[in-house]
Amino acid sequence: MTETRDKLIQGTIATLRDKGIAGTSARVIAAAAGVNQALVFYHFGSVDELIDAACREGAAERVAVYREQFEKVASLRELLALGRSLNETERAAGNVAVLAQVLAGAQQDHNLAAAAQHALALWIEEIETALVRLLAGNPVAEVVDAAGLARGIAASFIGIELYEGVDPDGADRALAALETLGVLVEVVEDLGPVARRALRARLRRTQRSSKQ
Amino acid sequence: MTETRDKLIQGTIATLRDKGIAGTSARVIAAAAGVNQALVFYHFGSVDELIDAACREGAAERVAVYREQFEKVASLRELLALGRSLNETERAAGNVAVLAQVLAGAQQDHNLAAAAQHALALWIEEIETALVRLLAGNPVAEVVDAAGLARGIAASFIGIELYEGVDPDGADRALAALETLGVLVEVVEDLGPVARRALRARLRRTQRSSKQ
DNA sequence: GTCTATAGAGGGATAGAC
DNA sequence: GTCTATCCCTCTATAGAC
Repeated sequence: MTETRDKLIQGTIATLRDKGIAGTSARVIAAAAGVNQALVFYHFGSVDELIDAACREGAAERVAVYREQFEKVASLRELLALGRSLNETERAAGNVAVLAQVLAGAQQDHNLAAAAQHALALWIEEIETALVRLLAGNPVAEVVDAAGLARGIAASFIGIELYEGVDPDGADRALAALETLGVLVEVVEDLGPVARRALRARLRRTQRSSKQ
Repeated sequence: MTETRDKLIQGTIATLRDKGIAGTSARVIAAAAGVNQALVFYHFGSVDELIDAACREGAAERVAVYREQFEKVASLRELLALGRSLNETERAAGNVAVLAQVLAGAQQDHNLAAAAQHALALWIEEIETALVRLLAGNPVAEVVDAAGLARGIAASFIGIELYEGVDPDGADRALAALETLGVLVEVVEDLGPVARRALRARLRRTQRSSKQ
């Protein structure tokens, strides 16, 4: 039955969020889902495969909710604002925590690694598409790798989510500071050709010194 | 005996690195350390307390190695370069992975949370001290919270470390892109008063739009 | 300080009744 | 598809010999 399958997926998300990857087991998931423990293996074969499915389906569902908003974003400032409100909502729902826990478990498990990469790729694609669109014409676009930046932003959100668990106030300040840094990209745009020249000169120096 | 204690600490670091927080148990740690399993409880009381000790001592030891280099750094560019080489070395030694795994476990465990916060605080303090020194006189310093930025940098390194486990190539590109972004701070410095004015104008706009 | 042995809980997974 | 019952494993932690 598809209803049981769905209960197990939701139970897995709740368990990963509340008990972490170390506390996620077939028995605990089944209890959270309100179904019999043996059904985990009947429907998914193993706990790992259930986590895999929950991770993929959970991310796909949430990304779909935000796709429209990503498409509407008209400036880097708006993208940062969307990132912040998205992070707050998803954090409250526990979806960032799930990603972080699966990512932690993925370091030692190939199946979880594939699931985590797939789920993150959905978010990264949205960020990257928006970045490419918004950085068009900005001097920064000529020197920065949009795909790398999108991955860096996604990974940083995960890191800050984990840090929030041990220092909520510090995590808020971290988000605010990185947001301020993002505004620098717009400042460079405001300054046009002047900034473009300075940026190129700086980057030449940086690349030279890091190549040796 | 202090030798057994030390073996257990090293065994814990190796286990967290190789098997993750979900695969770290008294038995596995003892096997890695080459000592009897019961000694975990004799010396540390519980597995959690051993992880706590390993996390704190491991971080203190590694931060001490880098303190001198942090103090020598003379520009933001050099700080970024140090961050990159530090991340490569520590990643290879597994120390970033240990922090990431403890941080993942810390979301559900108050003792681990305290240990993770303490260990991270050591790194954050070094970064923050260097940032305050290097940003002196930079227009960015007037608008950015150095403490928040230091926390954001540390958390981002953790996030990218976890991402590296599922997409090594993407993680490299992420680091490179964030490094390029850091260079923007120097560009703003190069541009002096012009950039200062543009930055202030931008930030006023950003703060207005995010307050509502 | 170090060992063996073990209690008692919880884990993954399966067999077989319904 | 769902259930109970169960196997066998690993886990934390302790008792007690050495």
